[in-house]
Amino acid sequence: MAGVGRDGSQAQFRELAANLREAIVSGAFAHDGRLPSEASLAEEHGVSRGTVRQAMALLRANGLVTSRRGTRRVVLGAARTQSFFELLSFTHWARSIGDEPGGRTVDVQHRQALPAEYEQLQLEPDSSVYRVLRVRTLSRVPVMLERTVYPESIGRLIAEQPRDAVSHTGPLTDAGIVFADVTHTIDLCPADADDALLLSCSEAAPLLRERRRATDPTGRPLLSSDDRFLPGIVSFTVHNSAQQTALSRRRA
Amino acid sequence: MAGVGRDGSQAQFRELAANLREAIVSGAFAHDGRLPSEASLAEEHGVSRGTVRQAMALLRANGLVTSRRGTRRVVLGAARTQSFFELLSFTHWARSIGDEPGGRTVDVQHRQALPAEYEQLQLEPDSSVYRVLRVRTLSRVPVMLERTVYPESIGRLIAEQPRDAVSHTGPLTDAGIVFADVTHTIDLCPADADDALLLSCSEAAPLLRERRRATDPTGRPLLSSDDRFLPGIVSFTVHNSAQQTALSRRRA
DNA sequence: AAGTGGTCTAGACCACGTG
DNA sequence: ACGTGGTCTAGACCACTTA
Repeated sequence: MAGVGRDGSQAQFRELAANLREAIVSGAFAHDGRLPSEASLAEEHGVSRGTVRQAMALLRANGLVTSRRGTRRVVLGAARTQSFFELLSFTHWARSIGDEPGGRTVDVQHRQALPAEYEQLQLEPDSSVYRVLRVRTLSRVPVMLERTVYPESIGRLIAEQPRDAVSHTGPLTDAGIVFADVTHTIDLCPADADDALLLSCSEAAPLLRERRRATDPTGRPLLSSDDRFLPGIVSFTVHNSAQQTALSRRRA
Repeated sequence: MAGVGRDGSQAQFRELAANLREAIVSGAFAHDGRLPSEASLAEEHGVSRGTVRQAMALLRANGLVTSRRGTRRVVLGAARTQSFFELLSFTHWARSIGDEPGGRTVDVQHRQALPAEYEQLQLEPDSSVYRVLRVRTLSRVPVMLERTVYPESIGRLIAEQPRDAVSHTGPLTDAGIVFADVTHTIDLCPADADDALLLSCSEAAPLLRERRRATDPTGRPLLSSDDRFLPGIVSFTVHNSAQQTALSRRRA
């Protein structure tokens, strides 16, 4: 994990950010909605101003505070941003909202990659990939269909998992696979015949689609996935400040 | 705009980031996909390492590069991240993709705020708000329905606009209104009777919904909007690294 | 005029990856 | 052993807000 030492200690600025987040959520600055100055926070926590600013950058990116020259930072709200893993993994997400995640593997294929697949995974055209189709449940109710494509080396580990394994990211991280970056693309798509059958909806019913592409710290693609949610199960929230943009809107 | 001096000059790290982005997109590092070291970039551009790192943080947040201790940064791809305004404003977005935006105001109301409205806009319970309903077009074809609620002071400016005004954000920024932060929430919703009529779709047809809430640099809410797109018009893309998360997934 | 955040510098030490 | 990025420090100057 980033910023974590061998002993498991967090970087100072992460710890400071976590403390401030907790203080904000608990309403510690509710009287005027303003944070203490950087200088006073630095002194109070025994760190330099640079460290305070790193912590603030995290809070800003997460939409908790805004800032401008000349005045103290202002609390925007107690936006509940999730960890990297709660976004990457259905299992982590379900647990974070206090629900019970489930998974059932419907199909595993080990085939030569299609053009779209070897391009997404940056493989040679004749590479083979694993395709895994899973039904994901919340409280035993099917809510999402997950079609994931893995490169050979990763897929081999997945194929070993039992069909009722809840998490697939878990075994991967246990095997030393490190997820570093993910790109999520969100749109709407109609259910195809398989979707309809496995999610118990009618064909052409609208689904919320989240396509994910994950890479490891070296930039190597680890997986490419097409996840389709029944309506009313999830929504996605993004914070976006004039300082920094990470979301983009594309013509579909 | 953030980081822009009175003379219009950019901060050094923004200019550096822009240069590097251009170099990446044009394939300058395609031979091995690795960036020069921070130290060499600092020397080459005549800045300190700290400034180089600020530029890198931007590229990282935009999903262009990944990084880890011990090795040089790796190019992930030429992700096309959009400016703050291309995300905030339908008009800016349409122009950025080379399409022709249009707008037609269908209804303007000046009423006492409903509970959900004064809460979103952080107003007193007896405040009045403006509600504006607009049909947005791409190449004269209706693609989106925009329901925006403005606090009194902002709504007054909007109500003065002609019904066929293309942009509403433009007049606001011209009037000195500064947008600093926006929260976008994306999900799926069925068309209601009004949606169906104005977008020429059937009632209960699936729409991609983007709810926006914008604030100025002081944290004051400027608008709250519910935008509904016909399927196939837009998709949303978010980059998410282990270092930093700005997207969250919620139970709908 | 005083206080605040935004930018930039120069230097230090550390953890990690590679040879 | 060496180079790399990650973290932290101490200080400086500036732009902006507020009084």
